[in-house]
Amino acid sequence: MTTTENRTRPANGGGVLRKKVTDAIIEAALAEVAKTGYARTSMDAVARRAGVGKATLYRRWPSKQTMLAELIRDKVTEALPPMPATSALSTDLRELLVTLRDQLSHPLVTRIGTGLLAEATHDATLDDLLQNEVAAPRRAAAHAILQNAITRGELPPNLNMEMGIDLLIAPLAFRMLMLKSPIDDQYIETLTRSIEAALKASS
Amino acid sequence: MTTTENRTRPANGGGVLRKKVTDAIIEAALAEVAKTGYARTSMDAVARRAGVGKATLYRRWPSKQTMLAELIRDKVTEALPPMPATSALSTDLRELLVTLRDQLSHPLVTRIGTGLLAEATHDATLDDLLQNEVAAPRRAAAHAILQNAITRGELPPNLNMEMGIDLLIAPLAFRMLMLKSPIDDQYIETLTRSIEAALKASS
Amino acid sequence: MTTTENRTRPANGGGVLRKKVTDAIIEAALAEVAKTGYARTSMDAVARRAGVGKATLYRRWPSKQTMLAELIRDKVTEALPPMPATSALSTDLRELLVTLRDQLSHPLVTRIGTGLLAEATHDATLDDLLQNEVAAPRRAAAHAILQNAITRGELPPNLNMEMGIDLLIAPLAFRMLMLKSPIDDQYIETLTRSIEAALKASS
Amino acid sequence: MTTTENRTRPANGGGVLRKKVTDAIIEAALAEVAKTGYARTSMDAVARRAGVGKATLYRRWPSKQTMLAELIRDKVTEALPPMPATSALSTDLRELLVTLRDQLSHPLVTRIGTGLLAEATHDATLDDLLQNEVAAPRRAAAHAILQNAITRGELPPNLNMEMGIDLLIAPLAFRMLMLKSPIDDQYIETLTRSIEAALKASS
DNA sequence: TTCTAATCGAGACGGTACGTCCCGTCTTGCC
DNA sequence: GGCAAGACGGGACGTACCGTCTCGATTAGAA
Repeated sequence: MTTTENRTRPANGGGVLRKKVTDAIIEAALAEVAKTGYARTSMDAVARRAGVGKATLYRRWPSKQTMLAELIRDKVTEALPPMPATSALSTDLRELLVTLRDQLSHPLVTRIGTGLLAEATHDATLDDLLQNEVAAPRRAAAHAILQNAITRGELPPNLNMEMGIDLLIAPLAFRMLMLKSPIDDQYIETLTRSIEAALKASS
Repeated sequence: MTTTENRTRPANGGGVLRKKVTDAIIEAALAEVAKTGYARTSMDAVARRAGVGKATLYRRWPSKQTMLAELIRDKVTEALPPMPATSALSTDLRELLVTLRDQLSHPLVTRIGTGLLAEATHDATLDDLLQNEVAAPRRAAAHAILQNAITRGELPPNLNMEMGIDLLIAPLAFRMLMLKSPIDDQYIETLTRSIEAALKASS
Repeated sequence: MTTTENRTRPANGGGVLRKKVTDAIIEAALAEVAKTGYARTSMDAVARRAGVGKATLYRRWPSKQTMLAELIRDKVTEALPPMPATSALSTDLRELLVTLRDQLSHPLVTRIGTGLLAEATHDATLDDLLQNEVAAPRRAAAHAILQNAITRGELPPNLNMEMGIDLLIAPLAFRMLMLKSPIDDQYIETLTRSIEAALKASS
Repeated sequence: MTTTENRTRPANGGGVLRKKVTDAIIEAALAEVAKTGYARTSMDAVARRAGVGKATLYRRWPSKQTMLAELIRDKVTEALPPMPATSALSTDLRELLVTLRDQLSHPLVTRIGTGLLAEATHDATLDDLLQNEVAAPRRAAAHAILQNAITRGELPPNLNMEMGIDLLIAPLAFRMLMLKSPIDDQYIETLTRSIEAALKASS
């Protein structure tokens, strides 16, 4: 809630951004992005589709990037962070992988995920947003799973945490974002076992 | 050598794309990309820097995307595919990871890697190019390593190959392209051992 | 006021072409044309001189030709048509010739008159515009003069009108547009007498 | 024969501009001009149609303008100058007008006449060529007719020559080049009588 | 006949301008 | 004040010609 935290601000003396309008814009933007993809989505088109003046967009977000970043962030966030754990490492693991796959399968991610990643190279704000609000919660979940397993004694206490997290997240994320290749249950099953073994071997 | 394979066409009595000019353009384009990144690199700027008319660019490549794609492809290709193997799984593995890290560290990759990935979402030609000429050779190298290890008896013959390859490549690629985070030798060392364990556990 | 009659559209809740900007463009275009001539005037140069984006020109006129045509048409129109008559044929005649000379001496006419004429060969719209809005009113004035003289009995009623009008207009127009040669009062004086005689001889 | 006087130069050691090639170019240029008009005729198109390299054009003429100017000049010249006179003023006059009409009706004149005129505004060389080689001979013919008539006593000796010539040439030229309107025999007949009267009235 | 030098075709080259599209800002009048 | 509409300055896109330059192949006059 960085750039638009005030869009639900109840009232402040006269001018309040109207929620109805904001929602119409968001819906239009999602539709436009789904149709055209990140780089080819134009603010003019979004405004037109929403039946809204362009200034109305820029009253809410400072740039196209920011708007689309917030969109994806909200979508990914509302898809709930794949929060922690329940019982044993292998089940925690499997659950996390399934959740990740589902979230990464969301058309919004498929459509503009890499676009945002690319843009983030030149836009520190955007990069922060993606790292802190999209990546971080998922890494936190992975971290919690590993920590619990260590506590339980299922994993060695000197586990390299960063690498462990990478092992949990990277294969799925890589395959879906880079190779755009779908992932079936069999793959997840095998991956679960392999990662478990990998982690345990991290003496 | 798809779009410009004829630029070194030795001669045919008349207009041949001149190597000198092509080289100047490539150099200018790389410089421009290094400075500005993929999406923000303009053909006008490249032409200006190369001291060349814009038409001269379009005589060689049909569009900005194509030009930049070919550039990175050539750069990545000339960095030679990290071809396979020598002795034992663990050494093969370590060697592959080191090579990958070095190639992914190339500023060109850092700068425009994700940009191309993003553009590929909307451009089948570009997508093919990246998958077939950049990804495929690396996956082939990984495949060879695994196959050799199976032959040697170091890995189970029923190993899920696709997943095995992902395990080898994804952690590094993910960390460098997505997190833009550097990778030290310690990381590689631990990763090598973990992946080896993971693969052996793939019953 | 064909293509831009709405540029003074009083208001409709939003985007209206702004008069200030339009005026700046027109001034810049006239200056540019005066400096460079019709065919060599570039939209980029006009935009630059006016401190305006190129799209702002194309929002007003669909092409360079149209813009310049409208410019000259307005200039020539505002120089008011040399409307008719007062008393006797010879004075009417002299007055018309003087007015014509002055209008044809306008630097704008000198500069781009022939350019427009040339372009009109390939552009029916432009041709119509020139014939209907520039030529026609002048021919109408000449026609009125002749008609009045016929009514008064100064000229024979079976006068070939078209030819009569040509006799009035052609020598001046030809000399100024084709030969680019100035015309002094003596020339006009002699011409007046000659044309009068010619007309009266048209039995 | 200014710019290409050497194209028939019999020989000079090896390289001579080949007449066959020159003719092919001329034919192609005329065709191209007839199809497209002056301003829209491109050297590339002429070269392509002639099956000739562009340099081959520029070996013969220094610019597009010059080439087209020479073309029209030759065409108009070969249509023979409407040289003078035979007997009485009125017959001389009629003959001149008929000749003029026929020459001005030539499609080449219709097509690029005004274009050249326009270009001449910015190109002194071209202007000279048109004035000296196209206009001058016709004015000379008109001059001869008038002079003969004066000698014969048909016209007053103090006739304003320049204006007299204009009266002979302007109406036809104006009507055909500016109004692009055809001229029938009746028009010429009336015009002949009118001009004759006008000239005689030039006290 | 052989030599030799300019012409030839083809078309690449540096440039300039075209008309289009989109960004993020600004302007106008209504609610 | 927000809002719809859309004009605005700016800048890049890819195209079309201009007149010049670069090739190797051809052509004919001179030796």
